Amino acid sequence: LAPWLTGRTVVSASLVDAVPGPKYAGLERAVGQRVREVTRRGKFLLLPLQREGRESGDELVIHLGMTGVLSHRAPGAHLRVRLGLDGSEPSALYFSDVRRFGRFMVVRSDRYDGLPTLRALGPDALSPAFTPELLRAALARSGAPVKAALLSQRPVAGVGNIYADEVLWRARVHPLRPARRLTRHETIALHGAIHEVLTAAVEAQGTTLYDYRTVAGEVGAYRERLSVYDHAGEPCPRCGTPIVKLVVAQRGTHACPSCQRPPRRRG
DNA sequence: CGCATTTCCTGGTAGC
DNA sequence: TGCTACCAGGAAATGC
Repeated sequence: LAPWLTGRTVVSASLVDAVPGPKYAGLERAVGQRVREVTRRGKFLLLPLQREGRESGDELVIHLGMTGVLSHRAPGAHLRVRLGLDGSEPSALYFSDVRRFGRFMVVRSDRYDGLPTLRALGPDALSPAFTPELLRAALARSGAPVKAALLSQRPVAGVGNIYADEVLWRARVHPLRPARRLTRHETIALHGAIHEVLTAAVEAQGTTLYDYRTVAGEVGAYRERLSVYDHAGEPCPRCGTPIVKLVVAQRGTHACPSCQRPPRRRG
């Protein structure tokens, strides 16, 4: 997105087949503003806006949710937002979103109203600020299962359900282990696994299970590299024990019961 | 405040 | 074939 959108001015913003509301708050404020840069914190895309050459304090915040797709070409269905842009083709950004979990809103960058997770977001998983020491300190504060802690985006930003399972498997940590009980060694392994898995996934252009497409319309290839997610019943790539599926933090969760020692017997 | 639970939403599919 | 019930999950809202 960055090379295409940076410096462009929004000339129109319209909701299509979407009910105005908090998920599309302030959208009309984008009109007449210029995209200063395209940046990202965790799963939130952040596009600070300028009006007449100076920062306006407004930021376009986009979250794809489960099924959001950004494209420079009009989607066949489920279009929610169309942003018209000045300059050469392609001159529109389309946001489609089958299940409507995504967000496409303009907010004050110093307040992030209606976005409590963004306000309290941990360091981005791929930024230098994300260190083993910081992860250890953040996990020490949480009594929740380590997978729930990861999904909260507080210890680190950018790990969702699929990558949480992959990362915990790689670090040999069971998803139900209380976050604060991880050893120093496990925390270091977890930090390394987060960095490695996300780096490889970005390189593969993401994981497409069903809907995800890149801006250019390509599927992500990381699905073929998943070790445990969506592999229930199949042998663990490390030890051959069948992968089990359980529920943690109300989410489908996959783990090797042998490599990832459970904290204690549970339901 | 922290953690758990519920809610939003639609397409795909299992089961009858 | 056609119907219902259920499942997938990011993060906000609500409950305790």
